[in-house]
Amino acid sequence: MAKKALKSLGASTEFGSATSYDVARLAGVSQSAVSRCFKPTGSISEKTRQKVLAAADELHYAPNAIARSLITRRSNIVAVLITETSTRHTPEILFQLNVELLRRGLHLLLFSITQEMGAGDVIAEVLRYKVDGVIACTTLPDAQIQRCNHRGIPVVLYNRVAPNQNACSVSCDQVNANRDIADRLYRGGHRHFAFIGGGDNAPVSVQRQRGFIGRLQELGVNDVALATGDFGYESGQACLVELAQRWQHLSAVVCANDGMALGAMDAARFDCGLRVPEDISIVGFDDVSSARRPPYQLTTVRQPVEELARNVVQLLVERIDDPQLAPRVLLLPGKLMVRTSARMDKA
Amino acid sequence: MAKKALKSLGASTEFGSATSYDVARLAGVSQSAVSRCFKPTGSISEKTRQKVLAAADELHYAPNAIARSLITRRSNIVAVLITETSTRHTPEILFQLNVELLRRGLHLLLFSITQEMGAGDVIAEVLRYKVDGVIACTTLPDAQIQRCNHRGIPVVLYNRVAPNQNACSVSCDQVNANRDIADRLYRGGHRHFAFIGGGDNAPVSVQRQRGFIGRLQELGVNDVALATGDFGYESGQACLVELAQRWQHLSAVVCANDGMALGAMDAARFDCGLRVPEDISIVGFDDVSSARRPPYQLTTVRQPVEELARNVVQLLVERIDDPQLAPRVLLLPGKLMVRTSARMDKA
DNA sequence: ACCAAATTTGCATTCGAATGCAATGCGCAG
DNA sequence: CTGCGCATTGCATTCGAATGCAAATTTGGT
Repeated sequence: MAKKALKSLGASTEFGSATSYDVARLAGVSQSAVSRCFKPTGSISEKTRQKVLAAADELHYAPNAIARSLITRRSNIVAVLITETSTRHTPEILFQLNVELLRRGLHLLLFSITQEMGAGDVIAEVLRYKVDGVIACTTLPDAQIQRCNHRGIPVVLYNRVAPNQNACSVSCDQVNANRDIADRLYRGGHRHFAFIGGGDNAPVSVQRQRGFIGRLQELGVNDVALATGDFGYESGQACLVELAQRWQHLSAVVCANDGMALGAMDAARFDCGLRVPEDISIVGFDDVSSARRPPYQLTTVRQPVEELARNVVQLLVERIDDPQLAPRVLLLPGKLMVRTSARMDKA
Repeated sequence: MAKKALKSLGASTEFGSATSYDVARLAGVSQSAVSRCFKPTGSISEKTRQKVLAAADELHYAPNAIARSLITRRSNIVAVLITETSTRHTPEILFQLNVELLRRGLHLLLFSITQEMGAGDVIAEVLRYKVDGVIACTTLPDAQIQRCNHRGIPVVLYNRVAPNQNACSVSCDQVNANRDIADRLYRGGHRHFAFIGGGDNAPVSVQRQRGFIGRLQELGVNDVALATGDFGYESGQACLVELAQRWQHLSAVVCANDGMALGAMDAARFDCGLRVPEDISIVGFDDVSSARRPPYQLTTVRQPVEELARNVVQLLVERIDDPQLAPRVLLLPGKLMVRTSARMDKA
């Protein structure tokens, strides 16, 4: 005890901030009183609260979040997992998630999954930081989801669905969005279709493809040309050139994302001498900013990013508060932005 | 002490992970031994290390980073401050920073400065989390920088320079990049210039403008038309229309960023019926992905994002290791991407 | 004014890991 | 076989705040 008094001598003038003990000494109360002052439900008289707050103010004191979390077992930190590509699709998702988290007093610890640091390594780090929850903006192997669940850490997936439904997920309803596109293109008179995917194990691509092709089959269109890119502009260009060479009657091309759609559009115009949409219709997904520019006017699907972020955080918080809650899967409708890159039924 | 033994009964089967005590008991050693096992310089015999690692493995133990940071006074967490716009310019900077940080065993805690949460509130939160350092991808008031310094927390600014040089900074050399552009446009025969800025208190805009206009003045060109947007595409459009109406001979327009340059380009072509670059030359800054697309082929300056991120982290780490180090200001050259949107001297 | 009930307060312990210091063990030379 | 010295090990304390419990204080009723 003597030590406590000693070590806090002049603490406020040194580097490193004041502790609750310093404030307590200055205010002439116990450390517990200080602690209770900064807890909403703490039981303190108005008089002491004033004394403590004054002292805290003088010493520029604010409770050490790290120390607090040690005993409360709540770090108020949420891990967000991204990959390089997951940022490209919707760069604003990170910002939106962070705003929603901060609103609820939560903080965002960012983890990037890369070549040199795989999902397993990242989850190991995540666990070391005792985060309250995990938001994955990328594919997360089931084993890693389980690893979190086993530690009682809820996981919410963004635009991904967990194989065995042992994690919440919030996604844009890509299947139905692309079913709708199939419908409209068909009603617009198209009969020869192609889909440019972004890699066979990319869930977003798979879903978008399933919606589009599934609906076409229901409409009696069975052979749809396929090409596979990597979500990048250049791959979109290459795929379109290839498709155009192999399929003469091609009239509508749906791409797994805008990046490839823009590439396809430029390739159609500049490399194949095709007019868009007179000779060929092109549709994308995401509604990136250049999609709406005059040179492109790309018909595409806008994801409700703000709403998605809000729901991701909402679901996560619910499960942090009650870990027993059954995982929920949320699907939010995308908004079709009808522009001029495709001949289709506008209704 | 009796309690310790009691509380760890069967800990590994419950929620919440095993502690160093659990591992110690299983391995038949003291908690200190476990701790030393996970510290590179810890002094342990090979035999004990094996026992401990085996036990740790069985219990899926990894040291609690939060608890550790309490005593080591190193959280290995770095705060990164962004605003909505700072993500728009170069969305990949966050990813790059995170990769560089993770490489050095540091973690990225993200903070967004918004309307409802100003710089002061954000820094207060940052301080509560006892971060080891701060990276600001946004303007940070001097008072807030001081607040960090006072606590011994180094600050590195990205593409911003601190007023009184009490923080490190790493920036793309925007002044010289735009001086070069002025030079080349002048040598390319242009004599009537305009600059579209992104707001008078946006440092990036100010710097880019200073470089461009400063060099023109040295070349004897004194009246440069000015317009001010907000970095957004639409504002670029509007500014160009306005400039084109007021200045007949206008032949070269330099924009504070690509977003506005693309807007200006589309406005020139689609709204004013001007050919680019025959009638008017347009130059941007940032080299966003659409800048290099066929419809635009925008001449612009690419920031060396990876290198910037690497240096930001490098400088930060240096100052974390030695807080006494004098702040350094680093300027990295941008790379002029000469495309076809501007008639200029290519040399 | 006095006592019981309700509110405030302080004490001591806790979270999980790191570390200075003292104690133990080990190897090796004589 | 003894003793010296170095490498390991364990003990006890520390980081900063939260909290159960008991003590002290205030409040209210009579």
